[in-house]
Amino acid sequence: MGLLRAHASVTRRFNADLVADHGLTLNAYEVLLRLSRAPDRRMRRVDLSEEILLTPSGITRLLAGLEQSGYVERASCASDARVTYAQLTDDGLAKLREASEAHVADVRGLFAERYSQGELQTLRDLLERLPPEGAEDESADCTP
Amino acid sequence: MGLLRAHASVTRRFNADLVADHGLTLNAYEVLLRLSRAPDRRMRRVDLSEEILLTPSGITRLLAGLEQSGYVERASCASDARVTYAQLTDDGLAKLREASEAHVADVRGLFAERYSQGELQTLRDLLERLPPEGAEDESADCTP
DNA sequence: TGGATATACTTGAGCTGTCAACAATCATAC
DNA sequence: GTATGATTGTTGACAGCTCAAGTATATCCA
Repeated sequence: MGLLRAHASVTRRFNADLVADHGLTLNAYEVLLRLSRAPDRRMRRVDLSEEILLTPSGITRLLAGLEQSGYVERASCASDARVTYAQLTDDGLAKLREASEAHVADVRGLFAERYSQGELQTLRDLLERLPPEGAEDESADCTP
Repeated sequence: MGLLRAHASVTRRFNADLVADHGLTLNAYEVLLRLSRAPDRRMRRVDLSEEILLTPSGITRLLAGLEQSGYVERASCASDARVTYAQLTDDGLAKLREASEAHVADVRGLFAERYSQGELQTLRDLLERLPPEGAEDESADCTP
């Protein structure tokens, strides 16, 4: 019972404390991170919303902010006029790297301070079993 | 890195899915739970805010809702005029029990389905090391 | 072909929580 | 006693997200 809370707490702190320092929400950070790893550094909004675990409207709004900051751009899909790609800009990539540095350090600090290597691995293994709750469906490519 | 997310996801689902069904936020549920365990079933708002990990204003607003629903009442403290207790009502206790039943079942289901007894213990132990981040300070009694 | 259904995305309204500024009370030191 | 500072709690403005409804495009099938 209480173990959920303990963790929720820490997550919240991460969220606000660390990442807000860079002017990025944790979710914004995740979007940037995801995009940076995606082919051509762009993704459909739907896929993004599934990975970030946000509703489509959440994504729209989140991206609106990132677009205004110049970190992502909109790009249309040739084969499907419904989709609007979110495309990571160079600025966005730069911002990600900058934030990443501090963020990773912070996270690592917090964990390394408390866990051994082996424990971390155990924790990861255990936690990895959880998500399937509501996530399925593969990403659909725009060029069939 | 990714293990935080995995877990944050599940937590969020819990939050919305399970508890919203009973008309209670996860935080509201926690408040009720805390109050039910507190002496005289009441707590100061400050202490509540520390345990729930919410800002004071968050608590004010959360309690406002619970008061309107009749689950908690305000009670003043004889020895310190600044504090307003949050006092769990009988209705509140009933509501808690009702929600608790379903909630505990849901949570248990999710975990039991995926973890053995031992793994659960391991997980708990590991997770328990995290919170100290920002939590300190003991609860101050109102009758010195 | 064309009508029904599904998918991708956006928008308005509202909820939950934060932050900053505030009022009231208490505790302490002179 | 009375000024100073800390503690307790509330409020206004706003951020971030969800839900429900709406638009536009795509897909299927008769």
